[in-house]
Amino acid sequence: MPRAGLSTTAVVDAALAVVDEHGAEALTLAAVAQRTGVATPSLYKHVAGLGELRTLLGSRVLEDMAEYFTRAVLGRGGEDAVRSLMHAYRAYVKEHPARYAAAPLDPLHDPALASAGGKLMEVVLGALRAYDLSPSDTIHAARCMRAVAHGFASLEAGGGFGLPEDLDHTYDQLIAAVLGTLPRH
Amino acid sequence: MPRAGLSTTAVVDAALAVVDEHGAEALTLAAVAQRTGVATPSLYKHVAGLGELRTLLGSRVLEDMAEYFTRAVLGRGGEDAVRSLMHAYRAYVKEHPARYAAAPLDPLHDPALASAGGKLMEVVLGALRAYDLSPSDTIHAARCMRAVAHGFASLEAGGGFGLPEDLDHTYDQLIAAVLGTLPRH
DNA sequence: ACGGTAAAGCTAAGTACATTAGCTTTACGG
DNA sequence: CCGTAAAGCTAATGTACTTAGCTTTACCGT
Repeated sequence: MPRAGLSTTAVVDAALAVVDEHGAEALTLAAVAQRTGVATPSLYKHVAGLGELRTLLGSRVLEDMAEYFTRAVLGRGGEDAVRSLMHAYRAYVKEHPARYAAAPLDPLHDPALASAGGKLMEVVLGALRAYDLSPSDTIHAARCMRAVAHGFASLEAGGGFGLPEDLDHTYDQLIAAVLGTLPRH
Repeated sequence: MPRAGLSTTAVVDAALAVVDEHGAEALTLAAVAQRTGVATPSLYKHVAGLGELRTLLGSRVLEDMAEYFTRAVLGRGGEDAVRSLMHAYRAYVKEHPARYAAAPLDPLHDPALASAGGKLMEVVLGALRAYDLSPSDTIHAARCMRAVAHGFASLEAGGGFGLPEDLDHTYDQLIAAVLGTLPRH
């Protein structure tokens, strides 16, 4: 019996693929084992259990989001950066809805997720840098952006907008509302 | 062996209690059966399975929300109604976080949930009535309110705001942003 | 080249849950 | 007071997570 050559990273890779293809609820050790060509208990050599796998996957997704958002904001500042970040957030969720659903909402509370969560927060704070807000005002502004982006994107991904009105228009209106709370620029 | 006198309603009642006490993930037929003093398979006499129980519970929560929001908006109009509704949304989620997590995001897509979902939407539309918006603008405004309220409240309930800045202040800022997109009043 | 060893894999077994099948008993209506 | 439909039960099956303990591979040092 030849060896599969698995690793923790490879297991998380497989988990990500399972989630992308079949949804966040479909993440089971059995599915990951099948995809990696290994018996279920063998996964325990690389991962402590389903709980840890979820955490690792969450961390992976947060890193992926941070990278994606960084690309969107790079070379932009002020209103341009805020707009671009808001659009990137929505686009990410639309491209990878299941993956997003696997991302934790409270990364800062778990040491295993704090690093990835911190990167994400830095991107948001960076997008607000040009406004020269006080530290506290920056936090409030970042929260507003996240609440709006998360709220809209998760509703959109969850099929929460049943009516046929144009969703781009609604989101533009929301972005304008957020920009309205920021100083002129 | 005396009879338990169960009914579909009583089963949903028990499910709601289980969720309130132990979280949305803890909703299992086994837990509901124990709480109602019945063997697990007996629940199938009142409910088609775990899936249907989830739907019924979701419907129940939506009705509860609609009633709660109606109380908050009653006798108010315009900005006052919008503010009150936004605060009620947040308060509901804070009071019953697990229950809210059990509510579906897309009630209009499921015939079994459309009635409860419709009531909820009517409350929101009613809060906007005084603005005399076009039907389409009303939809966009209602979506903005929901996205903001849902985004903020689910992040708050999920522990998503790690920093110590005042959350009431952030939410006031968000409400002001939403009100800013509506005509003067 | 080769032997020892740690890691990577396996099977077997235990727990929990959802679900189906089929039986028993209750409670109620005629 | 009996017949029957509904409400409950036990038993059994399938899936998933997890632990225990065994086997084998692959590599490292000599």
